[in-house]
Amino acid sequence: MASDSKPPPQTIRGIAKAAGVSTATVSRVINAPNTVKPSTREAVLKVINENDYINDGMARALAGGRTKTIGVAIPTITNSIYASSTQAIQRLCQTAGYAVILVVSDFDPVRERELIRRLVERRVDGIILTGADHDPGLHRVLERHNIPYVVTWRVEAEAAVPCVAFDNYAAGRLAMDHLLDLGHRRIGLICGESGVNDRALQRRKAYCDALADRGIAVDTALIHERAFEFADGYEAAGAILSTPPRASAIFAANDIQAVGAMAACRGAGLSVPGDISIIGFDDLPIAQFSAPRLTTVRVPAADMGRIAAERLLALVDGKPVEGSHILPVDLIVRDSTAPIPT
Amino acid sequence: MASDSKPPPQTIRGIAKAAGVSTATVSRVINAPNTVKPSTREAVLKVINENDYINDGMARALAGGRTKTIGVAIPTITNSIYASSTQAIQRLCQTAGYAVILVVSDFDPVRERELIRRLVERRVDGIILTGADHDPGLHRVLERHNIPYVVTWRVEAEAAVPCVAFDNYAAGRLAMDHLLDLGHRRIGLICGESGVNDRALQRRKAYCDALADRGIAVDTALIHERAFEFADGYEAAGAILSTPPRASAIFAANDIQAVGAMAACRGAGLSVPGDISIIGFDDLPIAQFSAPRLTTVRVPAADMGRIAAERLLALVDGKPVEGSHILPVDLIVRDSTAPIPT
DNA sequence: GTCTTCTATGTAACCGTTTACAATGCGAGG
DNA sequence: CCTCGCATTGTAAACGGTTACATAGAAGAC
Repeated sequence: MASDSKPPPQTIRGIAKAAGVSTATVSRVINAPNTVKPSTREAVLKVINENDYINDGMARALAGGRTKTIGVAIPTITNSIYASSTQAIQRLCQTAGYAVILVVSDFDPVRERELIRRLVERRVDGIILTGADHDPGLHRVLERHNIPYVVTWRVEAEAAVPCVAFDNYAAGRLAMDHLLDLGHRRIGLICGESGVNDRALQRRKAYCDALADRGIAVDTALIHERAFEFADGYEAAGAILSTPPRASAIFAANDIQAVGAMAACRGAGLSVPGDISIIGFDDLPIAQFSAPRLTTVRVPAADMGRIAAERLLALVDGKPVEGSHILPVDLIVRDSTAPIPT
Repeated sequence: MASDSKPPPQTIRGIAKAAGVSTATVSRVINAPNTVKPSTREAVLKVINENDYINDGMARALAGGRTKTIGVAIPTITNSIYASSTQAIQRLCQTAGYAVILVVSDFDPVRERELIRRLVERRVDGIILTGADHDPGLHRVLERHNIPYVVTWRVEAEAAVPCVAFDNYAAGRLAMDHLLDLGHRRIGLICGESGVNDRALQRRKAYCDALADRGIAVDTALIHERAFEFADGYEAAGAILSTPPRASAIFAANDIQAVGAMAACRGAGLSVPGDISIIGFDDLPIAQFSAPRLTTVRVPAADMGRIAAERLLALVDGKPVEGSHILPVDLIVRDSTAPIPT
């Protein structure tokens, strides 16, 4: 119906022209509606809605300095423990109007470094890191670009960087002491690659120290480092079972591996916990529904994500945030552990 | 050591000045290195590295038109089936140099609509949608802003929009026919909210039709719509077991619910599959490691994610992409189903 | 030596916003 | 009637890149 030669483009200028006002006024309608006269505001909004106009975030970020985006780096999404901490971060940021860019490093520090570089390129307002970043240049880059960040899943050596974590070592001790208190002496360990994953390393250390404290020698033939899938736990347990003298308990530093290990024991004709005790780590939902229900150490993944996000957003707003925040872990005793059979 | 009054800022102009070239040359060093003389290139790169300069993606997006970012909308991350399709998308996009912005709708179409709006605001180059979007305005907005998108987990009614999915209805029939072929006649159903989740709706329909085809009346007391957690499956199975005459089989339209249901049966003193058969849906990793191993329908989640990402990136590159892509599903028979006890 | 072509680089307009500052109009106080 | 202050709106300069076009040499063809 309009006989204008050029349809209004999806830009603030187009909207301004169509509404008969200046670009500044349109911008104000969007960002500070109460500073413009109601009648003008309505007119502008009408044009905006008719055209499904949506403000260009790139241009806004360029001009305004803030992207309202935060970056989250995790090793993997498929492990449900990371999924739940990520979901918590996501939820909080999303509610606060921030978008979340997720990068997945697959436990590869080199790749992580490159991905973080891309986050900087995208001028995220802040970053949440998971675990240790082995690349030394990372902190420098982040600092140079003035990007605040918080580290989760591990407390950083330098007190300056804010962390939200729990004590992996203490948690590992909790699990081991439970088994030792039940009388177990020959205990297998299944955990992640301690060379590439500092959480795995801490737990392995807890395993060794707990044994040492009771005067038990560590038998490395009972230690198996694997990826975090059921199949890996299954296979590792098989290896432990076939190493005589047969262990009476297994500490799986991850519930997934623990459930895989239970399946292996079942497959070998062993009863859990009658013949062999198994303890996990994480307290994933599956722990309550496995057969038998899994004894494990509860890790506050969602809390960790939420708190990390809260702290990061505070940092982004320029509020100071004190050092590290350590969350408690709990031993959850269920049905997969029992006193050593006599 | 330099006595210049102003340190070079983290901008292309700063780098240009420090390297004694023009901004165009710096830009070329970054985007088309082979068009600049090697000696000049080295000099510029040196300055870039010394300063940890990272190109501003916002400015680049503004000037260049592409953000190299794609948006992914999913209902939840914590359900491992979405996690794995998301991971596949993530991996492919990341490799192709695209960042992924993840938005989580929690099965709420209104929220989803708002979140998609934000993706448009961020000028993502493309969007991957999950399942049905109930908001009618969505397609219009996306089209108006010229943002290509593909729909996963469901084939869209309009042939024009590219989809990557499998046939939920057929998959549901597959599961039901398996139970019916084993002789089961009184079968419970546990599924998601069919009102808000069209995948759940399709599976429920398959359940009803399969029964009808064999002349069995549907007893709505055996149908339970719940959320996708173990606990929900557990509780729903409890309800089914206490509805006489007792069902001899349960179709859980989700492996998580199925495992929860198995726990409930075990708790009620019933043997699976001796007393009652249970079939799941999805073929999550847990299905192979539950006790007993779960019979289920394998859903090609990772493939779906990968293919959806491939198609989207093709669209983004302006290549045409034909209509819907339907992936096959398989019945995976394990140990949780057996002929009806005589 | 002149004309052409090619390579390497510089100049400056433009991308779509925000925002400091200026300008306008109007009512009130004196 | 003049001056001031306030509410409302407009003007134009950033923000940090990309890129079409112009320019300057150098090399090659004649």
